[in-house]
Amino acid sequence: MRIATWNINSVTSRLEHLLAWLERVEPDVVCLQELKCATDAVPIESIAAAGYETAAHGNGRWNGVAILSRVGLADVVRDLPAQPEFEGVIEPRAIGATCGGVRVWSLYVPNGREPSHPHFQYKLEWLARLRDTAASEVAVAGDVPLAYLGDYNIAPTDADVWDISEFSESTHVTPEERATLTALAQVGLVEVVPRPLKYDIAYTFWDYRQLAFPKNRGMRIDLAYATKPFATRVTDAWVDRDARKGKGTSDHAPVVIELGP
DNA sequence: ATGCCCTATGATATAGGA
Repeated sequence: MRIATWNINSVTSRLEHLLAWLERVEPDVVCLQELKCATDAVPIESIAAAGYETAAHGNGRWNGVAILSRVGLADVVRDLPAQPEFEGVIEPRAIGATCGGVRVWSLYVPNGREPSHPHFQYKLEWLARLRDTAASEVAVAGDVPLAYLGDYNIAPTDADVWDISEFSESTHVTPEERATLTALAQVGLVEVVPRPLKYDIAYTFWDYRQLAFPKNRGMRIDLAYATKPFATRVTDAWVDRDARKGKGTSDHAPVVIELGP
């Protein structure tokens, strides 16, 4: 089974890219983030014509997550239990479903903006509630493979950004953020790390500005944390860097994980 | 070649992204 996660940066604006990518890569399950449209506006008919069911959770201009599957889509849950609000709103940043016997979550972790911004505390709180969710789900998952995939907006190590010296005042690399990943691992999850490219880290994001992609000024911030029953089935994991090339692409590339039987 | 920001919105600017 082939499972992917991709911050698509507007599912409506990216529809043709998405459909072509589904045909080329043939994933069984796709976790999408940053739909940037309301649930009703997600182009589920076009996605269905490509062979995929869709469970979406969006609310318009920002955020929005979905799970696409061609191997069944059951027990859909929207939002984390006790998911924190930002400015009075529980934002659409999490959706879970069971697809082909595997439980997956598609997550869009808050950005944080600046370390001193209230959004940063929101990010840490959100990740703490993710940890709580994972702790209770791992405890009852048994042999069912379970994974939390998505845009974590955290680079796990200094090597996961193109130049750590550029991040001295930035989010995504702070000890507080990285501690939330450690906490997530401590409930019984391991990170499924995509294999490196021949010449570099498998980054998953490159800014649109300042030739970041051609210069490979990237960040590895789209991550997958998995239980042992999931991780032991992983036969390969890679970043589909080709999806970032050319005009009109998302600024993120998909992470693709191959599960054996 | 991988190429000089992008998206959605009460839009002719603005917020957010990371």
